[in-house]
Amino acid sequence: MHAFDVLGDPVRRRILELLADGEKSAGDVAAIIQEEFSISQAAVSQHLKVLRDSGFAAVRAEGARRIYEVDAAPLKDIDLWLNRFRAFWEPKMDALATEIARGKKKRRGQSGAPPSAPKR
Amino acid sequence: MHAFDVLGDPVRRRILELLADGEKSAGDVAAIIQEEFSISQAAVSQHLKVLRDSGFAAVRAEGARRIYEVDAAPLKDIDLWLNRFRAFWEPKMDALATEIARGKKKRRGQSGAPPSAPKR
DNA sequence: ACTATATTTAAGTTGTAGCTTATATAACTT
DNA sequence: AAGTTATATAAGCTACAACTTAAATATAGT
Repeated sequence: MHAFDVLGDPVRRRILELLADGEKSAGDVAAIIQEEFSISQAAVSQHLKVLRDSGFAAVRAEGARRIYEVDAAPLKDIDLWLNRFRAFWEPKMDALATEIARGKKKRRGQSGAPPSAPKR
Repeated sequence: MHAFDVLGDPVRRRILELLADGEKSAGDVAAIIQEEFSISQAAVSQHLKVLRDSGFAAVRAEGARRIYEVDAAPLKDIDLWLNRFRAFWEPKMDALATEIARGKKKRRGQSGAPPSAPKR
């Protein structure tokens, strides 16, 4: 299932929002989602499975509980895909600001100067 | 149809990518998409309708042709939604860099100094 | 060991997104 | 005005995502 399909579902988006505020057990998530969307606990579990399988969420066992947390990798991919459209709504950002913004720098050099000396 | 649902379809994502390189007529889009996905002209037209209705694309008539172009508003919304997750993969960006990055500044002042004088 | 709690998985149903073919609409060409 | 080109819409089909209820699995408490 493609990342965008995963986010196409409002329940899954909401679950991710909940997890963004901190890891939660499947039961805690289910309680909130059932309250908000009036769906069964099994349905929530199925959504959690989709999030697991698509890489949006990671789980660990803690006794009988399953603790879920956000895994941002696919979200980052989406952000990357959006890059080609950024110019449409962030028209005048210069290259350096973009670099800082996108956090692409490896920061190998010691100053802000480019790796090879500029040609004057 | 929610923005993420719209982007859930690979054909529609591809159409947006094509339009990102510059406006195109429905026919030009259809030609490329039919080639790449082996679907009918009608199917492409239906996808274009979805993109129109959901605000991802704008159209204008030019004789018998319909010229499509990207409308970034919903893409921007998605970018905004992603904000709450950015910390997960852009951990160490400071506040100023974030501001610059996100292009939120109105730039009313004349210098880089904050609107009210700092308290020493 | 037994019962309760936490969670997932299985099986079945249903609404709808995305397709197809056929047709409608509108603008150009001759 | 008749034919061609460009595009959209209508109607119908089909696969599948999202749900349900029921059952399975696993840990914890008594």
